[in-house]
Amino acid sequence: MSDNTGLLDIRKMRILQAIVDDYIMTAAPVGSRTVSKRSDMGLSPATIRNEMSDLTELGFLEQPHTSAGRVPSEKAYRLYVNHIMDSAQLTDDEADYIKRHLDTRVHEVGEVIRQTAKVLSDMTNYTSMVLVPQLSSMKLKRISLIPVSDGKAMAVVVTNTGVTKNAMINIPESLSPDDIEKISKLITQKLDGHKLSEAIETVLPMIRSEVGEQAGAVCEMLEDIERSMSETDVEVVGASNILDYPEYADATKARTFLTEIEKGDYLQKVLTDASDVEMCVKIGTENDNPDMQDCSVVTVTYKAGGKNIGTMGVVGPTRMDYGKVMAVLKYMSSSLSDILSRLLK
Amino acid sequence: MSDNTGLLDIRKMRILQAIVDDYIMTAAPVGSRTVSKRSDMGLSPATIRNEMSDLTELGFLEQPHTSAGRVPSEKAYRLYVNHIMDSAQLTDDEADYIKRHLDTRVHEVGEVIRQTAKVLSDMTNYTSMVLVPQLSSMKLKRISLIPVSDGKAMAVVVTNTGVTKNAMINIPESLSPDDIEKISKLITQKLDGHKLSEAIETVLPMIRSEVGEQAGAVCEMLEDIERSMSETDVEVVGASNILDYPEYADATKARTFLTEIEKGDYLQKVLTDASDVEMCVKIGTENDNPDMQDCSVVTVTYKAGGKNIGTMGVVGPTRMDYGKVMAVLKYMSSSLSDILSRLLK
DNA sequence: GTTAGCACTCACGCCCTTCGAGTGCTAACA
DNA sequence: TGTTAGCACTCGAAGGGCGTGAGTGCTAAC
Repeated sequence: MSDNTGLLDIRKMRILQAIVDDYIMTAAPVGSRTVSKRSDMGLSPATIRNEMSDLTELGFLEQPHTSAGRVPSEKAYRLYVNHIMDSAQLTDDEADYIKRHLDTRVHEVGEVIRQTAKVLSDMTNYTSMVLVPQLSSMKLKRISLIPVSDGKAMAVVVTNTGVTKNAMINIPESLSPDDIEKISKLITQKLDGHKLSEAIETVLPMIRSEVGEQAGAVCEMLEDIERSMSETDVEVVGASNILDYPEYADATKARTFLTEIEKGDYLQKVLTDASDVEMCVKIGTENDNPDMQDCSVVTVTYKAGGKNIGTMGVVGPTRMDYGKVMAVLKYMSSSLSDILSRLLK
Repeated sequence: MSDNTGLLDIRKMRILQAIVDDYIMTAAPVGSRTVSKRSDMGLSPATIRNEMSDLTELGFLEQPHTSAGRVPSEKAYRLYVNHIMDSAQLTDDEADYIKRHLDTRVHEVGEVIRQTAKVLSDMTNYTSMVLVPQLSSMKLKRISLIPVSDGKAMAVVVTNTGVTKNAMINIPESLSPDDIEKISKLITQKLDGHKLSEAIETVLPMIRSEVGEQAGAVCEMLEDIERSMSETDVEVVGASNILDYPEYADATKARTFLTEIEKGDYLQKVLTDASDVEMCVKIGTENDNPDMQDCSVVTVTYKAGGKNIGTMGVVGPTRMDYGKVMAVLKYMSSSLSDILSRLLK
C-alpha cells in the first residue's frame, strides 16, 4: 500500500484523525458539526465540510448515504495507523492491571501463555490469540521417550530454557521398553545443546553408528518427533467479545466470524507469518481470508533472551481502537518477554 | 420432577407430541389448524383447540399472546423426553457418517476425543462437549519424572490402558536429576497396577521405607501429581452453532451463552456430575446455572472395558431435537466405547 | 363427544408522516 | 483567497394508523 501522507496537509490530517477517533468510539457516521466541536481547531462546520468533501474524493472517507456523516475507509485506517494515530499511553491503572494479572508466580510456560491471552482479551475486549513459544529454534536439553503401549511412546522434549512439549509417536514393535530407555538416553546425550532442526542431519549419523541395526527405527522416531514439535499451538481467548460490537449484531455475520475463529487456522497463519515483524497490522481486505475481510488483526512478537520466540495479537472489527490495542500489545510484549526471559533462565 | 403421565390420555399425548415435534422444527407457535393437519388423527381444529386448552391449563403449553399458537413448556419437554418422544433411529447415512469420521485409524486417545467432539457437533449442529477419560479410576503402569529445570519436573502418568496425562510439578531443590530418575523408577515399580487414588495411602508407606530422608519430598510430589491428574479436561466444539437458532438472534443472549461456554466450568460440572448416569437430560431451569436456564443439556457416558470412563454431551436451545440428539449420543457412545476398548487394549 | 360457525384478539407488515442530522451550494465577509 | 453563514435539499430512523390473517374461545348444532 503506497504511503499517501504527502497528499494531505496538516489540517486534513487533523480532521481525519478527529473523524477516525470519533468513529472508533461511536460506530456512527461522523458529521461536520461533530468534528467542528470535538477538534479544537476553531473551524466552522462549513469549512470542515469542504475538507471532508476533499477527503471523500481522495478515498479516505465514505458516505453510507447522502444525508449521513462520513465513515473512514480502510485507506483512512491505514493512514491513521501509520501516521496520525496518537500512540496511546496506558493509564497507570491499566499497566497495573496487567502487572497484577501476569506477574503472579506461575512457573509453567503454558500457564503464562494462557494468562497472557486472558489479560489481553480482558484489556482490549477483542479476541486475543497467543502463539506458544516455538521449540524448533531452541536448544534441546533432553528428549525422553516413555513407552505407553505396544508401538506407541510419548516423547517429551525439554529445551535448555525449560520449555516442554510432548507428543505421541509410533515406535517399531521390535523395540523393547529397555531398548527405548537406552535410545532415549542416547538421544538426549547426543542432542544436548543442539537445535531439534539440526538434529537429524548433524546428530543422526553419530547416533546411527552406535545403535547399529535400529538406526532406521531411531531415524523414523526422530522425524516423527520433529514433525510433532513443529506443530504450532495457539491459545485463543475472548471470541465472544465480538458480539459487543454493533457491526456484528447480524447473527450470520457473527456466525462466520466465530466459525473462522473456532477453526483457528487463519489466526495461526497470521501469527506465524508475523513471527519476524515487531508489530504488524492487517486492516480489512489486507487479510487474505475472505471471511476476515472486515476484521483487523494486530500482532506483536515477544522474545526470550533477546530472541523472538513467539507472536501474539488481537482480532476485532476494522473499527478497532488501534491506539489502545497497539499500546497494550507493546506493553504486554515486553512484560511477557521479561517473564519468559526470567522463567526460562 | 414428578411423572405426570397418568394425567394425560393417549389423545392428549399424541397432540402434545405433534405440537412439540412441530415446534422443534419451526420455532414458531403451533396452532390448532396445523396440529389437525399434521397429526393423522382425523380431528377437527375445534376439537384440537379444546384439548390444547386443557393442555395449557395443565401447564404443558404456553401462549405467547392470546392470538398466537401454543408453545411447549419445559414440563412438556420433560414429558416428551420421558414418554412420548419417538426415539429416533439414525438413518443409514448418518450412521455411516459417524463410522467414517470416527473409525479412521487414529492411535491416540486425545485425538479420538477431539474427533468425537467434532463429529458430535457436526451431526447435531449444537455445541458438543466430551470429557476426556479420567485416569483416577484407572490402574497405573508407569509414572515418569523428567527434570525440566531447577525445582521443576514434568510428570507423565501412563495407565495400563495406554491413556496418558502429564503435568508440571515442583520438586525439592535438594534432589538431583539422578535422584529424580531413581525415584521415578521406584514409584513406577511400586505403583504398577494400583490406582492413583490408592497410591498415597497404600503405597506410600512402602516407598517411604526405601527412600529414607527424601520421603517427605516424594510424598509431596505424589500429592502434586494426584492433584494435577484429577483436573478434568473437556473438549468443546461448535459453540458458534447456537447462532443458527432464532432464539439466540439477540446478541446479548448469544453473548451470555458463548461467554459461559468459553468459561467452560459449568459444562465440566455437568459432565462430571453425570458420570454415573447412562443418559441424562437437563431441560432449561433444571440447569442450576442461571445463564444456562434456557438451554438443554443431554449427556451420555462412555465406557472402556465395560467400565464408565467418561461422559460426553450436547448443549443447545431448550427447543432441541431431543430424539435425534439422544439417538446420536447413544450411537456415538457405543462407537466411542468400542474404539476406546480396542485402543486401550 | 365432536364440529361448524362466528366474533374477537393481537402481532406483523405496510404505508405514511414527521423529524432531524447532515449535506452541498451560494453569497458574503475578512 | 480562504472562511463562514444561510438555506434548500436529502434521506434514514422513528412513530402512528391501518389492514391482514392466524389463532383463539365460545356457542350451538350434529
